[in-house]
Amino acid sequence: MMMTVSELSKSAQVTSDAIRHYVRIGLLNPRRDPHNDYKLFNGSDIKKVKFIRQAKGLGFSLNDIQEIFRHESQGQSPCPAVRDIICQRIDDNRIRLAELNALQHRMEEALEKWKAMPDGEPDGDEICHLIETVIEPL
Amino acid sequence: MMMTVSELSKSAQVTSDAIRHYVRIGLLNPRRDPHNDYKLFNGSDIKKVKFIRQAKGLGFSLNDIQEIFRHESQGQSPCPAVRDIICQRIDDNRIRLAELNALQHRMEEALEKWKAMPDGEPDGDEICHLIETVIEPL
DNA sequence: TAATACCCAGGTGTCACACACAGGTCAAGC
DNA sequence: GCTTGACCTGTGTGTGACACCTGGGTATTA
Repeated sequence: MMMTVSELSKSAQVTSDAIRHYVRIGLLNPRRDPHNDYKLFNGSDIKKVKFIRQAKGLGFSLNDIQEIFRHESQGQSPCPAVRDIICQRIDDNRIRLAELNALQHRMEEALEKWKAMPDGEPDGDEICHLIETVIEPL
Repeated sequence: MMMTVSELSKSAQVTSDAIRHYVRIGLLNPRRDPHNDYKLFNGSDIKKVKFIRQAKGLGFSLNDIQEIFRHESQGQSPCPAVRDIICQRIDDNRIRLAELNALQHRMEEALEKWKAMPDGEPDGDEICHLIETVIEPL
């Protein structure tokens, strides 16, 4: 019934380091073997880890998941918080996507522009004329 | 001629923390005021910081910029490396964009599906049925 | 000379782990 | 009983680019 880090990691399809990480931040709270201080997990920890991966895949952070677990351990439904959090993550992600798209455009434009430019040699004035000739509103 | 952290930060339009960070990782190497150990920068440090911001805006990491500075300090043109690095960053970013787009779709689909579902109450079996009913290929 | 406003250096926190390290465990073989 | 080897353990540190904090120093003003 009780299992070690590597056994849990195999059952739940994650690395041992991920399991250890979840313990460190308090997402999992295994007992310890008094003989060798090994972490000892039970069956409900498998469910927890699978839930963590599922939630992570949906865009929840480990902090978000902590909060979900807190609701649950206090007998409250986490569902309202879950709805709120995912709206926030969707908004966050929209911003990130816009930023990364803009970056991609800047990079591709620069690369295109540089095709027609020669390499420069150090002259003690410029560091890299390729980069320095790009005009940006930053 | 010599200036402190906050003076450089104003000249180069960045925060003092960013300047201190660049010093910590070795991008800037200020002298120290023997009287109070304050960092002391010179005019070329302004150019360096502006170059850093420019390069960062183009997708170069601080490590990339370190490497560019190394080329320069060895009298080599950094331009060939710059071309290589930006191609790599463009590829990296394409992958990130695809991942974030997929995530955005998953989040929006989940939110949509949840609109028709009620909140659940803790039953000791599920943690959050909203999350657990989403089927994902992870 | 004291109060005020501002500045400094260096330490820690962020996020989700991966990696490194020194040592422990366990089955097989002699 | 003992050794070898494969595998595992817990904990500490590194990653990126800073922001924030702490305890103190400085400079201006009254």
